[in-house]
Amino acid sequence: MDEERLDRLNGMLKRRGFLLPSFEIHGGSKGLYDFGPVGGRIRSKVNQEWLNHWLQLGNVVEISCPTVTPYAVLEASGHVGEFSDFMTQCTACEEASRADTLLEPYHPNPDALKRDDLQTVLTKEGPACPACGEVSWSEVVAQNLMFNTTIGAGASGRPGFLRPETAQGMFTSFNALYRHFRERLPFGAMQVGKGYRNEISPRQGMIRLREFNMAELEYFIDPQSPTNDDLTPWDTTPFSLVPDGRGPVEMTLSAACKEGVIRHSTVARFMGITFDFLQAVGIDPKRIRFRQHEGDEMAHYAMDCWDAEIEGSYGWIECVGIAHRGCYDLESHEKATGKTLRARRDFDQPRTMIDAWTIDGATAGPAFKANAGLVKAAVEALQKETEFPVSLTLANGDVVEVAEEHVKPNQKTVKETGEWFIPHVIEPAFGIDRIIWHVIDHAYAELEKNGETYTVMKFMPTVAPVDIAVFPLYEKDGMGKTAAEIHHRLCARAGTVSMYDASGSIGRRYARADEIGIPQCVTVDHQTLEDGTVTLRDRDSGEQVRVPMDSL
RNA sequence: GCGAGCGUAGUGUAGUGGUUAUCACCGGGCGUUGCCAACGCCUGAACCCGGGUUCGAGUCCCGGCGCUCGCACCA
Repeated sequence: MDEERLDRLNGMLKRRGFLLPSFEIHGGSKGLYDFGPVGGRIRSKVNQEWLNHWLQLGNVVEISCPTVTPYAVLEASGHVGEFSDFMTQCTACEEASRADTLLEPYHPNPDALKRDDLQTVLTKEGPACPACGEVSWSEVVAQNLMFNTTIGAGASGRPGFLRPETAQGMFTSFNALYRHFRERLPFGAMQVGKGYRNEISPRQGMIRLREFNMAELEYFIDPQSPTNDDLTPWDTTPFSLVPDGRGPVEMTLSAACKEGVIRHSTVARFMGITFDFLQAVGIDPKRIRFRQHEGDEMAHYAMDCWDAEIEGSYGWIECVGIAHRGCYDLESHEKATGKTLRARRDFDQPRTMIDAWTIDGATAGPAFKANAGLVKAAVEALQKETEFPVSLTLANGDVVEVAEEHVKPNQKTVKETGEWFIPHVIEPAFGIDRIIWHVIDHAYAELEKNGETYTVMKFMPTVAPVDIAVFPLYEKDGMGKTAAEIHHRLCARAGTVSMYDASGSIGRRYARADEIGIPQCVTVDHQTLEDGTVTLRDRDSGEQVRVPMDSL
């Protein structure tokens, strides 16, 4: 890791308005970052590129749910119970400590203990307060890592949280999504938005934040349907995989699926799409790897989980999680609400049930009289291979002899056209801030020009914060006016951001444009006034071509 | 959360109790030049916050906030 490079990069990001500590004039606030005048557009372009990639699936919609979420929703999802640390407070000095940390000397794995067990061990062992040495602890309480809030005022206010992930909104909207997709699986819903986690210790710049941008897709599937995920687009691309319990390997997604390294082909396909997306926003493909969660690391719900990790200035960082969550989430919300969150699976053909035998009423009725009904039930329970006569014990204890003449073959069709089931879900979840960090990290190039360091952000056009810069060679003789006209014409085009810059020498302006990664610069010069052509300069090659200004 | 270090213009910095806080890059204006951070003149901009010690605090002490690193945490 090159810490000096990281320092120079961070300085540049602040100086140029990519990333800024939030609320700095009030002293700042840990774990909160602004995307500045340059960074803001990178963020929205990365979000858009993400949406575009998943929309290619053809059966995915974008939705947007509130960040303010009622207590009950996150209780049902398991976040209230699981997403917390157990804290206790020293009654002498009011120092708060984590109960499991205090008990580490006394228990092999205090982290795994439930609240009551922690309380028991704490009371029994009585560790001294690390701050003041007293042994006097308050009751152990769960300290949730979610931000609390109250929805509504006064007595009518109900407890809620800022969401720790966007996923729950997709689950609670399941029935509307199911209708929208004409009741056909598979389909997906996705959203990009903010998530909140009240981290104990946010660190490493953009890597761990208290409010962060996330993008999640919940893709609902029928676990019994054959998968038809086409992995051939990636058959020529070896992926760096780190499977559970094994060393790193290079293999294609198809091979990894065939060998059972990746347990579900849709997970594999999403890994492929993830790889494509990361590459499209400018992540160096050589610095992407996929690591499988080990059994004990997996979240409470997951059946298989692969993280996409990206290597950058902080080492290998988890930026994407692709989890096969089974039916956990929908089932949890069903249980909590009593509503059904299910899809219907049609059978290939209506099911036909052929009962082997039934009674022949004309002979059995007179023969068994009052027992005829019980005889019927007993006969219909018999196997088709039964030979008559046979001795049967009826439900009332009577034993009867049933002869061939009392029965006849029974064939009836019971129409069952399908069944309701809880879909399984495969969830790719992206930490957008971490991805943007690595996009910036990988784009940042320190070149040398005339013996001095020269900084260029080699952004892909898909994420470049400004698409084109327009310079008048100098601002007189109408060159400024022409350049401004070109600038406004470009800005009027949807999706295009142009920057006008006339201050300083032309070389200085190219340098400024390079530092925020503008792919192309247009310069209006004397010749423009004569023949309407301008120079178009490419950021990475430095080459200039002369083109008619109307062709831009 | 614990421990250590740090906090001075937009950025990077100098400043071991004493006047008007150093330097560079940077930003803006004018002029000159006219296609890759050119030059000249002018100009803009900082001691994280609060308390204490002192005749006097950017400097010393205490607390807070923030940053970096290590430990811990990271569904």
